[in-house]
Amino acid sequence: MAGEVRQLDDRKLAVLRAIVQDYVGTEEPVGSKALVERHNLGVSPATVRNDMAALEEDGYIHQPHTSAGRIPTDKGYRLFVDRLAEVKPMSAPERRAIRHFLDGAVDLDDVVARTVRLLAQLTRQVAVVQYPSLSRSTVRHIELVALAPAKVMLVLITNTGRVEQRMVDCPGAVGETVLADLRARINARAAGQRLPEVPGLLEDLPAQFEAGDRPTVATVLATLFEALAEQNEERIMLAGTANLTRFGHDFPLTIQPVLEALEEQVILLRLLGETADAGMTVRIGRENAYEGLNSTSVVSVGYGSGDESVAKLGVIGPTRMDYPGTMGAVRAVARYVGQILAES
Amino acid sequence: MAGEVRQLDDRKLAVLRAIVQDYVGTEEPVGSKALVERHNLGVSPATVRNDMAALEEDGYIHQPHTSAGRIPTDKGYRLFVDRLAEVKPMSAPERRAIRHFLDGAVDLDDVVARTVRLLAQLTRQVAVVQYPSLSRSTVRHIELVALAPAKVMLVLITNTGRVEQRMVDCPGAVGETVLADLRARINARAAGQRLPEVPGLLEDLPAQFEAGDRPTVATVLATLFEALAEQNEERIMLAGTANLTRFGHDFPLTIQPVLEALEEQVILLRLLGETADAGMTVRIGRENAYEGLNSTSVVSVGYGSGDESVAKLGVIGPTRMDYPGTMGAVRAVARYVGQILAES
DNA sequence: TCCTGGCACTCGTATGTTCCGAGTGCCAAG
DNA sequence: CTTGGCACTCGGAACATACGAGTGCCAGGA
Repeated sequence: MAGEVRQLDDRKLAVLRAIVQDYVGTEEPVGSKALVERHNLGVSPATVRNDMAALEEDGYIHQPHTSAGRIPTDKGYRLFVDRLAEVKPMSAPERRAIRHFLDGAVDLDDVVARTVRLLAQLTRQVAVVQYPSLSRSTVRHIELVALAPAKVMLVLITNTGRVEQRMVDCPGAVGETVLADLRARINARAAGQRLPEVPGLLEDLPAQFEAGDRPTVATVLATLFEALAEQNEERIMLAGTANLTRFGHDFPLTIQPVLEALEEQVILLRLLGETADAGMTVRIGRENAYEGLNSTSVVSVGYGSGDESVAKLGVIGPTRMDYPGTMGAVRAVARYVGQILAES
Repeated sequence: MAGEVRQLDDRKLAVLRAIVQDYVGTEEPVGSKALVERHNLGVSPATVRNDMAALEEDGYIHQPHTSAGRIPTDKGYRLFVDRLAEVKPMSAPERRAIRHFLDGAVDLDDVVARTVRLLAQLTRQVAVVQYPSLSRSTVRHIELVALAPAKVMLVLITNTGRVEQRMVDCPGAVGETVLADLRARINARAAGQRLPEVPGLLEDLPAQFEAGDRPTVATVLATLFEALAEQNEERIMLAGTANLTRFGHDFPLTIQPVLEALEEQVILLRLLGETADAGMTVRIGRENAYEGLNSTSVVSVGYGSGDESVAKLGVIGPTRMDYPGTMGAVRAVARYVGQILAES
């Protein structure tokens, strides 16, 4: 705030990078001497100290107490992620393992379950995967089943393999022919369409039926529209909470709000919702809107069965995380899940 | 082991009960003086000390170190639960709240989700609810939908409102009439039957179709049987993990294995599987087969939509828990879920 | 026979003190 | 601009001490 934002020269950036890398590795504040020993910067500790002082003044690093080493601030990590790090690609064997693990999935639930576990294992952090959302997907088929004279079950199947069902209590008995007719008309118009567009395409259907059947048709359609619109139904799957125990020393204080956040689907959805549609999003510490996650970082990305993102997935870990590795894993997993979805 | 198992007189039992109650309240070892102050036992601290010495010799309580108070052992809690405590019934307002909260549920998923959250809140511990298992429930309806010439979707709806779906890749194109015929025959025989009995009732179906259709019929049935048999599909929902932070002082060591256990559906299922079909089961500390839960207690019970248990639910907490209260909450919730399921 | 008050003893925790060394900032020389 | 030197700071480990909760035992009393 107070200081002039000076242009950081290359060596200062190198120092910052080294600090981040060392701190992520050791989890301990890193001093000037240790730095020059582990990275051949070609300068003396004293020089590094000067650079560190400058970096600190600009708010990239910070001293827990006077006679300690430095640790990166949120701002420091931000700079690191933006300019000093490259996403670390997965090795060939890793990619093969991912592929193989995901290929074994039998249905959508299984794909999501496997993905989230895989991501948690790869990153050794908490993984979050959102189910392919309804609003982005298209209708594969809509089925109506008479369960009782005035009870109809409605099943909605999307191109991502997701299935939603609803019970419909009709105002009166429903004839099988009417039902078959309705089913055929609905599918003729809706199949292949994006979910949000379906209501508009079906609006005038009741008018095409005899007056006596119109209330029933209207009721069924109302339920269908409801199911289509219900974005609340967006579900999320979670794994790797046990990794939270490796979080830090000041344990209970950090972990509790995180666990609480993880239980609230709403919070997680909002978290993933902030992910940019294209490219990877990294939110570091305070950059997270939710307060309980102020000492964590979130790496998230969209994935989809085609060129388009239908849902998001990501990882939650301490701000002190291996960003290049985590980002590499997240990106790779997202890519493969997309492929799996496209194939099925 | 070494000592003779003596018959404990009433006062010793009263002392044990008091120790358990105090320790659960304060989380600190309880001494003789504090005991007589808080419970009017009508005797002096010295007398209590003698009783404590006897209780310790028999293994019901234990001293963390020489100059400290006593804490109950697993064996002590066991005796407390078996003979010294009564399940604490929920108060009328609490019952009303439970009822009201669960009544708002719209479908099976929602019932389970609400139940598990409710249980976690009531007990302030980790709650676990198993979905009504397929094997105990009956068929409400089985639907077949042609999605493509050789692709059929199979939907299985049970009386508990659970829905399973499977894709079936048929050996050849499937005629709509054949499909309708098959659907009708399957439902005529299977509706209302218990899931495990269904395969036996449908075995001879292929023979009733023309030779050309038999492979298709067989394939569909095979998938159906698979879905029926797949008990692995038993799902579990979890809530209240944030309550783990209130576990104890020696935090990370206790919490990590617990978190790991909670992530393994298999372990949780086995845990609940050990629950007796009737009545409540309490497993204390070492009584739990899974090692990671050796310092926790599990209170579980079956619930069901009628007089019969279709699934289990329970609570996982520290051995030092309020057993009467927890048992009361678990029992009450199980009862109301049963009612909700019976109604729907 | 059982209960009780008294008393010496134990030992974990809290508190205080000292000491060490990693790490810093500054400065003068190269 | 870099570097070696140097005085300084301060958190944490190591050690010492004091406190007190709690115990076990015993002798006297109901």
